[in-house]
Amino acid sequence: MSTQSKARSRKTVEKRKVATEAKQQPQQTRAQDTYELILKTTGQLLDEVGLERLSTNLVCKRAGLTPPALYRYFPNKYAILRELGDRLMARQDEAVLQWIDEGGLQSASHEEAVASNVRLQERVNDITRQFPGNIFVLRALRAIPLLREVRIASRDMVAERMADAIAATGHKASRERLLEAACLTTELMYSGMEMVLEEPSRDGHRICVDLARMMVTYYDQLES
Amino acid sequence: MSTQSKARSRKTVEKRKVATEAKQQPQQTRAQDTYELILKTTGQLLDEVGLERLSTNLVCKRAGLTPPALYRYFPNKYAILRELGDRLMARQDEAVLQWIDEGGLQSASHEEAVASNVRLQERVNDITRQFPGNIFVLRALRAIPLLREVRIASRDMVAERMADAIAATGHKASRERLLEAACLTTELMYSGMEMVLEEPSRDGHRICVDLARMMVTYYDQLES
DNA sequence: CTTTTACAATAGTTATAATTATGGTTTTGG
DNA sequence: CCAAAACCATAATTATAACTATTGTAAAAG
Repeated sequence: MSTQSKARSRKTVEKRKVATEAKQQPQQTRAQDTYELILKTTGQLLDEVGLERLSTNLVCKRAGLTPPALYRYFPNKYAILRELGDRLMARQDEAVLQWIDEGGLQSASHEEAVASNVRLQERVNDITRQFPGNIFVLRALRAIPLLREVRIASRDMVAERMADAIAATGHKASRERLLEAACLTTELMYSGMEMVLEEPSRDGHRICVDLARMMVTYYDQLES
Repeated sequence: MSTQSKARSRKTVEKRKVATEAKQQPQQTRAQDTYELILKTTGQLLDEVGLERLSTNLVCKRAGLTPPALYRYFPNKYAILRELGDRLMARQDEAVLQWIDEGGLQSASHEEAVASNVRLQERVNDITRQFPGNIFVLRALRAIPLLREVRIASRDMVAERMADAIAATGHKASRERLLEAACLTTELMYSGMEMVLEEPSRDGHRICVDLARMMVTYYDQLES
């Protein structure tokens, strides 16, 4: 078979199909365990070998599964990463929305607003630390196009809610302007989080406080 | 050969050697052309197929070279990416340091300081746009451990210079505090840049202005 | 208890990326 | 212009990741 394996010539760079939709949802409890095991093992392996050297075969070997068992639920490794990314973003979103609903944006004083914002940031940081591999999931959310969409969608949704909530406090800026601003600050919050998680030698609390001050002041001064 | 190919069993996950040191510097002009061609082709391919699907074979094919020609200068694809990352960071650093030297941090008024900062950001953005593939290089600088080091080193160096320059203006905060602050703002500047470059649909200028205001105000209010 | 569906393993195939031994060609220094 | 060094191509090998056809087993429905 190796004789004609070189005979194929392609004119241009082909796209490989990359559909990350889950093939099938596990229905029995045994299967649900397998599904969760795949996700957990992937997270652990991310911490050990990183994004580049992660492969479905490696996940199978470590999880004590065989490829077909994995491929029943995930069509490729990006599908696993996507599920991890979805879950992480969902948990973060939930925390932010809950914070908004609990009046996180309705502080009386400047100092109280800063403190409230710091609490939110540290809450989100904690959530991210909870599951192994999440630091690498964050990287994947930036580096892999399919996961970028998840990240952007999540960020924009959160920003919209924030803009609504700030508008409801009677802020002078237009809704459109508030949305831009919320988008930017949300992005900066993510950046700060990555800095805190990726560089544990730095003073994470200090970073959160500084960021919070910056953002609160920014909204205070926001016009038009 | 396929009979015993499965007979090997590894106890643990092995590390592959990943030394990105350039094997040899090109000495003749023809070789320098080849070296540059590899870098340029890699940049173009990054724009076309992305980080994940980039391979040395693909670079060779597109550049009209053969693998040994590439492997003379680069031991693997990370070495190419690292060179691209080094160059990008070096150009960005140069722009920032030049801005500092030209008094970018010594503005008289708040508004002038903001305008000056905006000019810097847009300068850096332009530099990054100049070479194909740089958006993906930025992603690689976050996602690939070896390139992370380059990014962090560059950021910390720039932050030190900024801290020095701000201290020289007679800022009340301690040198240590200024360094922390410079580190954070530099990181945020990078984030803003990535946002501008990755999402062209957004108003890049607005993002730069908002970021500049945030940062200038932040330094104005920085204490202890 | 039997049938049906869901589940997972055996044992591979295929595709592609990484890498190199060898030998010929161009350039440069003497 | 000749020898030595630098350079690059031919033509592969090796390694590994992605993926699956088939078959057997466990669980749920009846």
